[in-house]
Amino acid sequence: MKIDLQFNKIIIYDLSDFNVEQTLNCGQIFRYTINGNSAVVNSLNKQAHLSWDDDKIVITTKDVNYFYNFFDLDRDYSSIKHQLAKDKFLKKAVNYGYGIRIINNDAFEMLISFIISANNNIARIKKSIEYLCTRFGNYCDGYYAFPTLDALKLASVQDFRTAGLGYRAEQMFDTVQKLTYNDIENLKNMDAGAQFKFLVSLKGVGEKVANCIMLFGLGVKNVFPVDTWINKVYNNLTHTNTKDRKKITAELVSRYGNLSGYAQQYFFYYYRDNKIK
DNA sequence: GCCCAGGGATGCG
DNA sequence: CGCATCCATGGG
Repeated sequence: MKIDLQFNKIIIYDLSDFNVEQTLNCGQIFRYTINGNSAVVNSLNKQAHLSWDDDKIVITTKDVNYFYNFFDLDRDYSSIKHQLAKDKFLKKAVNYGYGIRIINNDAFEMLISFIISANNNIARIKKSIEYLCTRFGNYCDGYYAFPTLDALKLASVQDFRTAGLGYRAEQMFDTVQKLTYNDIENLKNMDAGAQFKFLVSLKGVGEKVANCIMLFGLGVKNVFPVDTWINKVYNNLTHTNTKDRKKITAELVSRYGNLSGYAQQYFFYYYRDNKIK
């Protein structure tokens, strides 16, 4: 990928492996807005402005290094896509979502965000997170940062209900109260098995949510989060009718190995975007 | 009014 | 273990 790095800009000239709308709309990130051919993306206390046309993407930000890693710009997606396109379930999906990149987001932000995501829809998830940011996040020159753990520890169950978390409010309160900064740092140095075990010990975190946190917040790629949509599509593709997500997850991870996380995103984006059940 | 949303916790056998 | 049921809430 041809990339030009400047002090406050990243310019990408080869768009065959990067489409901003696909990357933002594939369900891996909740703090962004798209407006025509431009977008604003937030992560922690950082922000990037993106704009694009037919032959380049321009990312403008004070945190060039952070967003270079955030958009996974060092990785060769053409070889990943080449591998996955051999799979009959993914051939069309990879072609359709050719410009998806897996975002490297912050582990704590993903933990909080995906607890909210459980049995919820993306519009509501975005609203709740936005509320938490404006209510508990630091103001940073035109926008609000994602709340720190200390800031969220000041939130009551009622505050989380006001944020629209519904029955997840108690789970969120419990997890936020128990969690420490050390927990989050330790998480980054654990192997995947230990990460999973720790994450599912938190209230509001089950197998699917843990896998999302690992994929989008910890860079673990041999996970395949299975939500209701993937459950449905899986049943149709394999002519089965199971609700056993543990079984589906195990089967798909064994099918796609270390490319599972990528496979899952092409899968999710293609079938959901086209409402193919 | 009904169904669904990037599911998880709980209880029961 | 596996399985069923319940859980807030807003949008379609």
